[in-house]
Amino acid sequence: MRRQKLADLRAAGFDPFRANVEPTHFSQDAIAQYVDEQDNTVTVTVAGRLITFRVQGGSSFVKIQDQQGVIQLYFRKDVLGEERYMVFKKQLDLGDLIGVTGTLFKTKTGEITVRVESFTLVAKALRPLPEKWHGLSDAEQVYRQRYLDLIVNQESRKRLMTRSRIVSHIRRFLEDRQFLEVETPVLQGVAGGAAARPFETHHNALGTDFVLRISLELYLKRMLVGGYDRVFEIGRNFRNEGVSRRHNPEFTMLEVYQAYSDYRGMMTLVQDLFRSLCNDVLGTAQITHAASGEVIDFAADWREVKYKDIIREKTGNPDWFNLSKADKIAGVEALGLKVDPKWEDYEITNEIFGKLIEPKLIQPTFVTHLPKELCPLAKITADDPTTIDVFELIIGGMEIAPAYSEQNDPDVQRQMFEAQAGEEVQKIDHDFLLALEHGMPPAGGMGIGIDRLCILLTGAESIRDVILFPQLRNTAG
RNA sequence: GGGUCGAUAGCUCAACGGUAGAGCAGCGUCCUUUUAAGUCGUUGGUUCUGGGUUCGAAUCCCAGUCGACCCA
Repeated sequence: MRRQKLADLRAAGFDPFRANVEPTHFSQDAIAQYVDEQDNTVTVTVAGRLITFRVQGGSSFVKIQDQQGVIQLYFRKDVLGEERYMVFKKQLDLGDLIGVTGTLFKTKTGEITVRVESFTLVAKALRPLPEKWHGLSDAEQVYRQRYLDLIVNQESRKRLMTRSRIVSHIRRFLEDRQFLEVETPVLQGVAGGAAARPFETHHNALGTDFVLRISLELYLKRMLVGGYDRVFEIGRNFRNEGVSRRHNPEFTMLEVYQAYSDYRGMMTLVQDLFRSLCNDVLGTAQITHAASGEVIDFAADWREVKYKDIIREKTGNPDWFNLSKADKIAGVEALGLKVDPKWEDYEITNEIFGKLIEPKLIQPTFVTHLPKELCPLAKITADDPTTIDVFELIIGGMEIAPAYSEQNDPDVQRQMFEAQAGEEVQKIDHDFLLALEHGMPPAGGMGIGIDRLCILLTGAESIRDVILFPQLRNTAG
């Protein structure tokens, strides 16, 4: 039927796919032009997708949707003339893209509406829209055909637009503080800066294998060596691991490095960032955590606690870190967890943190001074050689932002890498160590998982709800 | 990788092992201020795929595909 209408239009000498309009306003901007009590004095041209169609004899109300939202249009036979009115009634379908010019007026129910004087079809929808009332709820179709989800599901539209605003706001926030945005390689010889399995690929002309980056860290630190004292990058990382509500194989990280600062400086920075996001993007500092229903209050003071203290608190044992491995295993099992006896001491303890503590930290919490084994890139704490000068910011039971006082001693860095790599010395980034030998300023660094940040700030339940096109299995054909 | 659940009209969903249905969308009719507009009529199906059981399968069994959730 829709193809027939298209054929009829073409037979009448009009091809919608060759037509265009010049909108003067987006929908909401147009509505704002209306002058109270002065119907039909302001002329606007708006364009968008037809999403409701209510014909009643010689007059009709329809609604179109654009980037800003929805605006109502009023078509009348006596305004348009018999012939054009019939084209409107018979040739247009829900889903078509049209442009109209007309004057603004207020209906008797108070809705500001365009009284259409002329209209143009600029693209014919050959397939019908999903149902208007229930929307599109099939998860697979929502992800694979996100454009349909965006057309019919207002929450998805709003949520994903909020993501754009969050990212844009972060850029402005950092630029205001003299941070420089840089772009570093996605294709790398060694996947450094984190512990994760990379995707592998091959460059034909160079005849060499590459991995896709799993972290931005080591290249941004090279920028510190190069004299860029405040840098950041917002970029895609790739990890060849599980897919879940919290994990997508490609995800967006922000990493920030500030010379002559440290992890405490990052603490201030991240709190300021959240405060300004709440203020300027969300308009509120209280957000309901989807999974627990608890209200997260970003305006309240953020808790700060040392890793060892929170473990001692959970285990009820002030002497936990002096226990033998066997006693630690017994202690962990007493808490209802299973551990592999082959694990290192710190892994056994960290199981308590990961399973019993982190998921319960809903309000913003800085956990500081983590065991040094958990990260080889940070400075050792001056008065405790078993921990590092770092924090892990936990909100909503998720790791949102780790930050370090960055290790800038090339010899200590080399030892840490070697200890971590074990047999796999080929995985050490020697070029990075060479850079450190030229002198990297002391610095604070921080990473924020943008996807998780968006989950948190939009109250979403899954990472797939804040990524436009989340990864799914390929379908045959 | 393991477990649980799911896939039926364009969309949202029904249907005891016994004629595949509704609402919206579509098509036709009436209607010049509607708000999920209303009215009367009407079209529409590889029931995810492939096997099996049965007189008879959307329904039961097996295998596969895709997805969701939980676990690793």
